[in-house]
Amino acid sequence: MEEEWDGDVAAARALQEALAEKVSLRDGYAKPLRTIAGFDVGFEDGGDTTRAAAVLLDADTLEVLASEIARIPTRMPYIPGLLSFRELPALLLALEALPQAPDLAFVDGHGIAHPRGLGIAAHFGVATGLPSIGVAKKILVGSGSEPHELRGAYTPLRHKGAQLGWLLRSKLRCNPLVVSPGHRVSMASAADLVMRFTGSYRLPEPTRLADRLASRRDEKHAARH
DNA sequence: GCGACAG
DNA sequence: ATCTTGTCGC
Repeated sequence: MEEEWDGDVAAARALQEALAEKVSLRDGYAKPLRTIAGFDVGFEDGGDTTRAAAVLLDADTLEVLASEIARIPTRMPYIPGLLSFRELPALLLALEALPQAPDLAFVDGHGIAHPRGLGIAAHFGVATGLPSIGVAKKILVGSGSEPHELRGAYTPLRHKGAQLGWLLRSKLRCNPLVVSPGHRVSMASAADLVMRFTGSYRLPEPTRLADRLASRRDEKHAARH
């Protein structure tokens, strides 16, 4: 029988507040960047199995250096604001499966653009010590004006008077991404770093590739051999 | 009290 | 997130 999570929401929130204090919003990643990696999570068996994907890329050529998938039984349900407790364990296993840690991690979900400043990308960064950035498709908290239509345009995401991230138009005619610093990445650098690794798709390459591995859909095609 | 609410 | 085909628009 699996160890169920205790259901203590208050305790989980308190832990987030404590961990949020360890987040660094100063650029602390290697320059120049040698490798980067994308992380995402998906579910199988109707949600019983949590599946995490990690894709390591060469920061200069975007060549895929390694792709790993880690599976573990799901321990807790999705609760807005507590996503990292549900998905981080699998993500850490996927990271360990990589031949080497990346200089910078792109995580699907929010960085500090979270009610208590600790979205999954920030939690991942503090837990591993690795520089990280959150790349989400929807806002969790805060608001901002619609960025200009042009690709690469961005506007600040604000909440309670502070800036938590950016609304980034990574692709023409597509809804903006919500980008926020995770750990060891500054607010000023976050959007630029995401655009630097974005090709012709809405999602930056690291996250886009991890997304495809984490979601089930592509093996429906890959299985054909 | 009534919504909103990453994945 | 996941269950799922075709379809409208650029």
